[in-house]
Amino acid sequence: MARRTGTRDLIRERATDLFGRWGFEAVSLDQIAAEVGVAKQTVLYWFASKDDLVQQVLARTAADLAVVVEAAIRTAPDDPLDRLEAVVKAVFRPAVRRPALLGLVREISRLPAEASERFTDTLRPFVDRAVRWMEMEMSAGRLRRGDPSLVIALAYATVTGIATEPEALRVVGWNADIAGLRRLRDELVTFVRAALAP
Amino acid sequence: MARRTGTRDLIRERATDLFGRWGFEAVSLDQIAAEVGVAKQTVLYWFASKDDLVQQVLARTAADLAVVVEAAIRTAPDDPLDRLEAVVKAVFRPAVRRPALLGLVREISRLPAEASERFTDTLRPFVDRAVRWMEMEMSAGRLRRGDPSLVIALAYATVTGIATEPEALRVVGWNADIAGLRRLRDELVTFVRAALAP
DNA sequence: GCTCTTCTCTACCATTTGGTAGAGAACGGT
DNA sequence: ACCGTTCTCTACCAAATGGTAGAGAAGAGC
Repeated sequence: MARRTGTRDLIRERATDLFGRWGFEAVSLDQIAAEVGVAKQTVLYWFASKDDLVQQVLARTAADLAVVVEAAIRTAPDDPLDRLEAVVKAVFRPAVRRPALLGLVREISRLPAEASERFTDTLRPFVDRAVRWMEMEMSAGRLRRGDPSLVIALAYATVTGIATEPEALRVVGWNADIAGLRRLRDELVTFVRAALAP
Repeated sequence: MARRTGTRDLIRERATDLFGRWGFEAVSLDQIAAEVGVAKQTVLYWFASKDDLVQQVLARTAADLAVVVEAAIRTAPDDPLDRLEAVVKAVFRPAVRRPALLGLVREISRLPAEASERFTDTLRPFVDRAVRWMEMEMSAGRLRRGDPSLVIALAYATVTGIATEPEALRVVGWNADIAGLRRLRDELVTFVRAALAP
């Protein structure tokens, strides 16, 4: 019988949503199995352990994010501010389509250092590239001078902050739905443009 | 014998840090008790249940945060951009000194709606005040026009993002030491000023 | 000293957790 | 028809979870 990887994918996808919504610790294998419609032991057949499942969910998420960023960079316009806007929007897009992904990001700091580093290592090449690019544009006078690392750190902190505090942000009448994420994304774009214009 | 509330406070404080670091679900009563140095049942003597403890931890955190914001508003200078800078710095400081407090906030979305609303209700008056103030300054042409709610949401998300993800920010070569925090805070202030100048 | 309240403990419990053992069903290849 | 691999199941298990029962220590007030 051919390997029916459909079950495996289904488990990973459902687990991604559950982990994002409730957190790794709060979701049991029984819950995941019930959600998929199989027995718990089927989950443990496809994934060696819960930790293994967590790791694979994160790896897939990081890989997907890397693909999105890569595509955005490749097709982005040349003007620095337009380019920044395109990348910011690209990073937001998967989150807008599937808010549970934002919940996953918030879980990363709760993992053993080794596991969280595996996630950030996936992003490091992009960060390094972005820093070099910004330094170049700043030297050319096409972006306001500043420390590229700090600018990127701020942007990253902002995105993860949004991911981390959807309920708290509700206090300002903001909703973590599609429209709300879109509005916040546009405001962030406006901020970045105003702050980095030369 | 007088009520020895010291134990109660100690349990609440230690639980605050543990919940903030690992999440409500991930921390057991045994862990909390071990951290405090008492038996698990002592925790259950002071707090009716784990849910009760969670609720009290959140209530105290919301109250403390309200005090900080109140003080910052009262002593801030009058010029809009200076005022924003002062408040951002004031909120930034305790948030960074005790990240667990903000880790707590990230747990709110995982609580029953009733419990999370009790938290945000504490902050709502301040947010409403800030929104009205920004609208006034925008009308007076002393701040760039925009949606005050979104600006506040963005700033709040950024500050909490910094406090909750210091390890992840290392991906851009940033360090969570005093100097690093100061640099990031100053970059944030620069951002806010540039983005909101009329 | 006695007693009441306040406080912390040991002992225990039902449930749930992640995980194992191994039987048996469902196909493809021959 | 048969076999071997792939896949999912029932039946368990040890450990940890939140929580209960109730004994006993330790002041405060008399």
